[in-house]
Order: sequence, then C-alpha cells, then structure tokens
Amino acid sequence: MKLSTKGRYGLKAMFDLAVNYGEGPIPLKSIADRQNISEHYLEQLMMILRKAGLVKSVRGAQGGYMLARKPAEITVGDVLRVLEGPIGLVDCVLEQDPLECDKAENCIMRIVWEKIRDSMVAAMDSITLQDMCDEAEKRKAESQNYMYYI
Amino acid sequence: MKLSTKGRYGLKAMFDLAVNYGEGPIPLKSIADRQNISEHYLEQLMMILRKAGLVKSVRGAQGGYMLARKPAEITVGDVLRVLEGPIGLVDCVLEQDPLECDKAENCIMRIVWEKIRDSMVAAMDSITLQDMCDEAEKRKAESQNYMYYI
DNA sequence: TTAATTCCTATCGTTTTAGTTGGTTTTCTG
DNA sequence: CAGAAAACCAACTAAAACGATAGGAATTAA
Repeated sequence: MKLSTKGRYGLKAMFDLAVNYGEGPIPLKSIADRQNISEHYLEQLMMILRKAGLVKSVRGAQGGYMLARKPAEITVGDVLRVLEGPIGLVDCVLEQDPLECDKAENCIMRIVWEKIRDSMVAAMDSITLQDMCDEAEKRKAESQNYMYYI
Repeated sequence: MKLSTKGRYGLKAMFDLAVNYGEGPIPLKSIADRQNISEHYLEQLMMILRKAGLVKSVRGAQGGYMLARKPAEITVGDVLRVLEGPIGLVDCVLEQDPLECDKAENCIMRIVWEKIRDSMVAAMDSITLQDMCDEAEKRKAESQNYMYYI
C-alpha cells in the first residue's frame, strides 16, 4: 500500500519548485541536492511531470524547471495521479479506466474499495502546494531555529 | 499505491467467513473455490490471520476456519493491517513503528502523508464485516437475480 | 566556444510478489 | 482401524516492479 519513490520524490520536488515559485527556472541539480535525490532519477520524474503539464522547462545554461501553474492551482492529488497513476487501492475502482470486472454490479468488496479511494482522493485534492508553502512559512515564523525541511 | 493480493484475497476470504458465520468451520477449499483463489496461497494468508487472532481453525476432517469474533467486531482496517502492515503511504507516518526521520519535527511533507493516512484509516475502520453482510442482504432483497458476489 | 543544462534511450541489480511443490500432522467417519 | 479430509509448515521459483545507473544528444546563456 506504499507509495513508490516516484510519488515521494516527485512531490518533494514539486514543493521545492513551489517554494521557489516566481524565481525563474530552477536547475534540477539544485533540487536533487537539496532533497538528496539522484539527479538522473529525478530527471525521469520531471520528464513525466512536464509531459503531464505540471511543470515547464527551460533548456540550456541557466535553464531549469518551474511550475506550470500557481502553487495554489496544483494539488497533491494532481502530482500523485501523474506519478503513481489513477488513485485507488485496487484496479477495479481506479478513478480512470478501472479494470472491468464481471461482478462489478453487485460486488460488495467494491463498495469498500470505493469508500477508501474516495477518502484518499478527498484528502489529496484538499491540499495545494500553496497550502504546504503557507504551513512552512507559519512554522518558520513560530520558531527561531526552524529550517526549511523540504 | 496498490494493495497486494494479500489484502484483496484476505478480505474476500474474511467476508466469505462472515457470510457463513455461525455455521461451524468452513474448509479452505470451499472458500478458495468460491473466490477463485489458489488454495495453497490462501492457506498462507489464513495462517497470518490466525496468528493475528482474527480467525480460528479446526484441524482434521470436517475442519476449517471461522471468524474469531463476531462480524460486527472485525473491521476492514483490522484485516488490512494484519495482511498489509501498518496503514500509511510512506514509512515515516505508519501507524505503528514509523520509520524515524531526522527532519520529523518540521517536515512539511509529513503533514500531507498524515492527513492522507488519517483519511484512509477512518474509512477502513468505519466498515465492519457485518456492514458488508448487511449490504449484501440488502442488495439480495432488492434484486431478483442478485447473486452473492463475494 | 564552452559550460550548463535539459532531453532521451537503454540497461541492470535487487527486492517483492504471487504463487507452487511437497510434504507432515490432526481428526472425523465408515 | 483405515482412509480421507483437512489444517499446518517449509522451501523454492518465475515474473514483475523498483530504484536507480550509464552514456550520450540537443539546446542555450555567457
């Protein structure tokens, strides 16, 4: 039931971009260094995020990545859907293209999986990258020795 | 983010036992046949469930498995915790023995994972095997050609 | 021109998954 | 008592997923 590193690293990177939103393209290397992630591996994740339209890239020297939309317009669910696939603990209740099942109409198990999926979706979609930035700012203000743990 | 077959098969089997609750020990073979699961594989899952105290077994001919408690006293969360491990999408926010992380105090990611975990836990713990049986009965009553799809 | 940086494809070792195999032990029934 | 039914148990295995790594090609600012 665990998330893969795609989802974990990817959301970390997106949060990093959100914190640095409006400061031009952020090079992958700096994100990878801050987050302690293999640069090459993170590259693959950014590719996925770019193709999904969540980040924009600028090639060449002084290039890098930036969010394609404002942090307030990107939810945790948006990021996780792209990197982990449609939300759902079992294939027959995925948000998109659920795997067909001959018993679908009257399957009691299905009700359970749908309820869990809906609660996950609600939680994921309720948190934006902006919310995360706000929380970071709040904690920073509350504590002298707070550091950006992103 | 998917459940493994342990969780899926295991909950199916537990629901099967709940439907047949009070009818003495149910042989594994009959569960495996109804649910279309490898008998030997299901055996391993039942072993885990037995050691966790969710089912009781009776050995020898006419033996089998039965729920250790009433269906109303076993939640979906109980079953999934035993078969899939503590609930949580990432190791640092598992319900039990979360993986320590040096940044724990001020980690913004953590807030996200906790919120998702809590919503999953709430959904899982809110559904009992009895609820599932009730729903099956309800559907049965509503439709002539309803069949027990368990 | 050169250094920085994204883009792209392929490969690879390890771990997990989802079983299978081949038994042993217990207990009911005829 | 014999035989069948059933749980119990340990070891093995093929395939898939995971988490990278390798090696370059293309682009662009300075």
